[in-house]
Amino acid sequence: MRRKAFIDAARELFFANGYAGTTMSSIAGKVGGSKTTLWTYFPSKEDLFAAVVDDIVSQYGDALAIDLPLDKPSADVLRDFGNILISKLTATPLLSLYRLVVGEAERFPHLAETFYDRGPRRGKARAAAWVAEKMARGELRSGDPMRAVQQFAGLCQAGLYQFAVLGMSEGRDLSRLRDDVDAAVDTFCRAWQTQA
Amino acid sequence: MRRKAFIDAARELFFANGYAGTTMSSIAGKVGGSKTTLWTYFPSKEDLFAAVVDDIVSQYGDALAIDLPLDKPSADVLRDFGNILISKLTATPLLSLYRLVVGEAERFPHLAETFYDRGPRRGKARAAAWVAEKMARGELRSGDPMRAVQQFAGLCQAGLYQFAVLGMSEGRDLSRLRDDVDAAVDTFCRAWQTQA
DNA sequence: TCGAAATGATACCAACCAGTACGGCAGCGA
DNA sequence: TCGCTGCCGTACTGGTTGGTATCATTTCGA
Repeated sequence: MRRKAFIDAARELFFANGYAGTTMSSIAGKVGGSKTTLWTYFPSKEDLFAAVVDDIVSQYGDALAIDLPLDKPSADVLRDFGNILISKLTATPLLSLYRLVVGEAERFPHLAETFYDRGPRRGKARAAAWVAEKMARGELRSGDPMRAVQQFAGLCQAGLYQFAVLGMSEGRDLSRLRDDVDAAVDTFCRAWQTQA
Repeated sequence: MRRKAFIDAARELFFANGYAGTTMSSIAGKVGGSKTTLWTYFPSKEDLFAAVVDDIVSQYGDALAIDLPLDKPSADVLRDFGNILISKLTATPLLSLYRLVVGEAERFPHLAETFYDRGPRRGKARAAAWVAEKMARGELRSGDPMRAVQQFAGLCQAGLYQFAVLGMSEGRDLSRLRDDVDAAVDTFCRAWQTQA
């Protein structure tokens, strides 16, 4: 599939050089294809950019579809969920995509929305359903499930992840990222778990 | 001061068009100055970019130096702090700067570091000192003060602020942002405050 | 008033940009 | 063998880029 090859090359170049810093010729050159073919698939640079974001989002959008068992203790499920969350979020494809989308949010607001809709929003909706059930069972204090999920995600991303977003090397220390998650689980449970 | 005028114009254009999307000619044109003069102040585009980031950071770096009174109740201080924090963070200059720095983090890692050093790191250090004192007084459960501060900041930024970063209009609703802060204070106090 | 320093206007450079035009080459079904 | 489709290579356009060179003008202290 020629189209996919162009998207792959464009993804890597957009990640490395940003939108405005990437040239169509370099994309065509990277895949060994010709510019003519590139333009038959994507009528403009913007369309290619949208296709790249779409491709990653549809590829990784379900990556966070971790199953959330209702019968296991909340703390254990949250810890697993948090660890998978931040390990995916600090990995290259999603982190670079996030940087790209944030950096171009002002010029491509539409892409930022589809990014959020098909990524974070879906994941949070799934987690919120789990939280709602845990609330109904009385294991978690009742409240707004979505707010609880956002807070848990915020707690997980409050520490080293911020360094990762800014490209600092400290943000890549996986064991310390796990510490952040442990602390997030601890704080979340103190605030939301009903006393036994 | 001619130099400052160039920096101001460059800031607005970088915010609107990104680094690669902004031309030196447009900057010189915006201030009504000539390219020759521009190059006498900044030997290259990268230097201008660094000067812009430096200017904003030194201008707003102390904007979050809110005083944190030790004698008032923790919840009240945290609420005030949180509200000022997110109101500054969602305002145009700092939000646009954040987007710019994140977007260019891969190509200008040095700028991301100075941004963090002179901005978030200093603010968090001040807040951590306040938390440490509150812990020493027994009002907050003892633990890592820096982690507590990061968690509080994470909680404040866990809700609508994420929308603001992505440029979505929902993220600019100030009253709902205050709700996020209230919820953050509530959760934080449940997890960190010692029982009365 | 004088003269140096700072600034401005403009033309220019080589390189590069997104996007187009056009001709040719390989495969492939009929 | 024919014609079609998909792809490639390259040269081109009109425009822009960061950066330089040249010269005129303004500013301002002495």
